[in-house]
Amino acid sequence: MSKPILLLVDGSSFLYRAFHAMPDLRGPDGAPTGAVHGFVAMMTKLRDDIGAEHAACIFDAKGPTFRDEWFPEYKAHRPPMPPELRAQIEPIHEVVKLLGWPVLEVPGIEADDAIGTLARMGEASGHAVVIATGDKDLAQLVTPDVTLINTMAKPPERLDEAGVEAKFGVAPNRIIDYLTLMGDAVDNVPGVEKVGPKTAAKWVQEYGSLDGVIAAADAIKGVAGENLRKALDWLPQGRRLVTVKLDCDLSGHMDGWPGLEALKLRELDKAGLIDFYTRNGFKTWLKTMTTEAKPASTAAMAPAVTGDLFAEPEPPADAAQIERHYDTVLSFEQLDAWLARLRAAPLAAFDTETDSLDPMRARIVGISFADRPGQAAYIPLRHEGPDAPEQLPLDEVLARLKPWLEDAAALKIGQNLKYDRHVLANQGIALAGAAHDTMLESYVLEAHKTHSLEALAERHLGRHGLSYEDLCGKGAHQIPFAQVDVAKASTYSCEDSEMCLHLHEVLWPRIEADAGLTRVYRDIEIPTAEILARIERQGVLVDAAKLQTQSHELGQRLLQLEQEAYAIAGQPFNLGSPKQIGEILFTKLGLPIVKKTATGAASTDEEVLSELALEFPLPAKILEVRALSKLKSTYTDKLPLQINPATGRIHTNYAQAVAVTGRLSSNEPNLQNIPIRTAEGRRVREAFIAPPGFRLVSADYSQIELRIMAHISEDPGLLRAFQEGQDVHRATASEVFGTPLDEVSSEQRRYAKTINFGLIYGMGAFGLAQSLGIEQKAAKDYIDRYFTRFAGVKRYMDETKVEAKAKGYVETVFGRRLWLPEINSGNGPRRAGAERQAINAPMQGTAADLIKLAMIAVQRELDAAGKATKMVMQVHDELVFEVPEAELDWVKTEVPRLMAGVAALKVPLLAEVGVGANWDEAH
DNA sequence: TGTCTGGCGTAC
DNA sequence: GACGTACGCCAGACAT
Repeated sequence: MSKPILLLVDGSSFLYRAFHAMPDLRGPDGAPTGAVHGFVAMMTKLRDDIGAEHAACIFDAKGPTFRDEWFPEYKAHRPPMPPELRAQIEPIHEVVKLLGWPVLEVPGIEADDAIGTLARMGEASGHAVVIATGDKDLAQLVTPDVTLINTMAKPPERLDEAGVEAKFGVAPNRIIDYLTLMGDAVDNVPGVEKVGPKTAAKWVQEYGSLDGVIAAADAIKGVAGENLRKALDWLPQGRRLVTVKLDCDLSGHMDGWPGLEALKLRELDKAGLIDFYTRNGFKTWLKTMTTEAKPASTAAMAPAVTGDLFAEPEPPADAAQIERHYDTVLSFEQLDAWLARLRAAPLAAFDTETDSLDPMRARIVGISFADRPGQAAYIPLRHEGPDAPEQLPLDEVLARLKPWLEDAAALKIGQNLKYDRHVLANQGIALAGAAHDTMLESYVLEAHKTHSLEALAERHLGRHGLSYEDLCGKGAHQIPFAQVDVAKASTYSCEDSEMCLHLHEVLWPRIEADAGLTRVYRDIEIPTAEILARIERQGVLVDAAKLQTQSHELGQRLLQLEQEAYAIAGQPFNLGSPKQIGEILFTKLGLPIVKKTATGAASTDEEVLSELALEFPLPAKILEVRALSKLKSTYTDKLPLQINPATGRIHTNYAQAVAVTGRLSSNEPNLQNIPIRTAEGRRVREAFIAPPGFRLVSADYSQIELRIMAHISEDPGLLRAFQEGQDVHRATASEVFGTPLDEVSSEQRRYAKTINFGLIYGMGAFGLAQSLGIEQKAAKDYIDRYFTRFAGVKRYMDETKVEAKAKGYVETVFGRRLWLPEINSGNGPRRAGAERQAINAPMQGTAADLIKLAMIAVQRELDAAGKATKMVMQVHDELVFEVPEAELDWVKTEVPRLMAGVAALKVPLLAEVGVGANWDEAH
């Protein structure tokens, strides 16, 4: 004998879901109807599927509830309901009633609490209660007689007690505990920081209940444990907030309360529905009604969409009060007036807006200019959409701007002008007169901080401009800049241009005040930016077919290796998952744990697996798979996809203001970590080629950082080794091991080489022992002997640390500053880290300065001599060129000469050059 | 579904 | 805790 069913629909939870799930449908009068359609479909289906006698659709009412009294922050961060949804609430209530459903909306009572109350009443009166909701919170209401269904889930799911346990990992009567630990970001109810569904369920299972977890708080390890202890005072209040109330007073809102008579599911109001469907343009639903439709009424039912979506935001309150005037240029008169202002300005800022982050493909959407802080103009060029104004013709505008943009005497500034240089080059404009760049100014002043315009404006001007995200959104919701409202785009772009000038007024004097910084900025960074743009634009030719062949081969071998690994393990597992590897190796096979990761998990890194491989077969397989799948996924699979179809080349992006030491970095793709160490990996380099009639030439500095160490430390032994052109590792070994130069063994040389590299990085005895696979005591012995023999190096390291602590920064030979905020930290390990940075940064940074100077010198010479040779890559101490065969001799002699000549250090600089059909051969 | 973090590995 | 500077892949967890 089955029980009568009480069906409770959580209308509020379905409002947003229906709104987002449905397309933006519109009624005859343009009013939004998507969510209404969603509701009609859902309520009809529920009615058909469930066969309920009693039912209700429950909505949240406006106004505060008891939870707001307990916790004023409750739901505080909820964004206001979108106007398109707000407009549909009224029609939804109306149509739900027409569909025969009792609708309940009680001021001061949340839908959840009304549902909880009704569910208990239903149970008490012998009903089977079905709650239709998309909200996991209501899982706490599930009992043998109360189930949940979520019709919006795909597939629709039905949760009884077992289902709740299966889905959440805890029984319904522990859902409250589980929710309390997690918190609810949407309702702004805090939980335990960093604890999500997994951890919450795990804890509740382990300790039985929230109270159990609280009691065990001191014993829980890790960051999660710490966060739990921080949250202890809060949790009881959190529990109250997430607990659904079961005894609300609904009298006055339900006839016959506390009985359920008022919730009898009624017949459809056919006449009412026909009228409703007609008015709102629900043609398909209209057909489902058996009677004929009456003539449509034209009355607009839903309130019109309000205009706030398109309203101009309040201008931000700027700490720095400057007068702002922004123009949007839509006529040639305006354009010419602005051009005159730009011509008259001693320094003008500009900023391009585009439709892509990829500089090679970006098409210009608009451009702004500023001739003084606060004063700017935006020229929309490619804005789209019904509301976009008539814009000046792009070609004509750019033709008028071109003479100014290409005028080297017309000085310009921007934020990361390398990007704008590309955008203009895409339009056939060769930017000249790029005198300043705020990103580089900031980088030279404070390399360790962030250099976005937004951050700079905030930090130095106290100004908070519109952000790109404000305009375009982010992630999946992002819209192209071309679709941004022109007025907003204008404000944003003008702001960027004039804030850039404004920033320059603050930053430039700080650079100018220091001769070293001025030199680094003016003589290194600014010229480097232009050269980088040229390298990026040139691109490097890559043989996609060759990489694809390699990918295929790697794939075949990986398949084989995977099977072998599964066979040894006795089961398949994910070889890409360190976690699963750990489970197999250490739990299933019982291999010893060699070391742990930062988070306490058993490490499976190369070092660990190599050690285990001495005794067991599986680790060796895993290592092989790791090596090959790295090559495949990162290089042979990916690089072909990065080839620009228009040029057939790869155009990386060199980041000039990322590495704190002054190095460049390369991304999308990173061409600075192409394998070279192993024969397998080196094959990737064979795919970097030169076109017919050209060769690749690689020129790299020999031992540049050790030479710099010799220069800075003035250690006599090291100086002499380089001055006499000795093999520096051999010379080091000779000193450390007390062996004559020509009797140094290859193993001694290898040790010395490791010591030399270690020194550059500030390595200690522990690290050296690890690297060489020797006892820490022996390693310490070597280091001591090194410092005895090369006392100047020891002195340099000690003095550098002292200087860093006193000044807070260290410097390169050319005066680049590297700030070390943690050099005097009370935190031991952090301070030690900063000390190693202090030792390494002058060497790494000076090397970076030198190669940038080399790039400038070489490019200048190539241009002056009218050569067709192109610089195509920079890899920290190496420059790669694409060279016509006719210029090979010139390049082979001139490039190393120029590289060696950029600075006169106390040791000679040496650059070695190689030539080949591909990058591998060129080494 | 998207975003972030940890683990790992490549380069100099 | 122990070797500096980067970028990027994948898996897994968290957030939406």
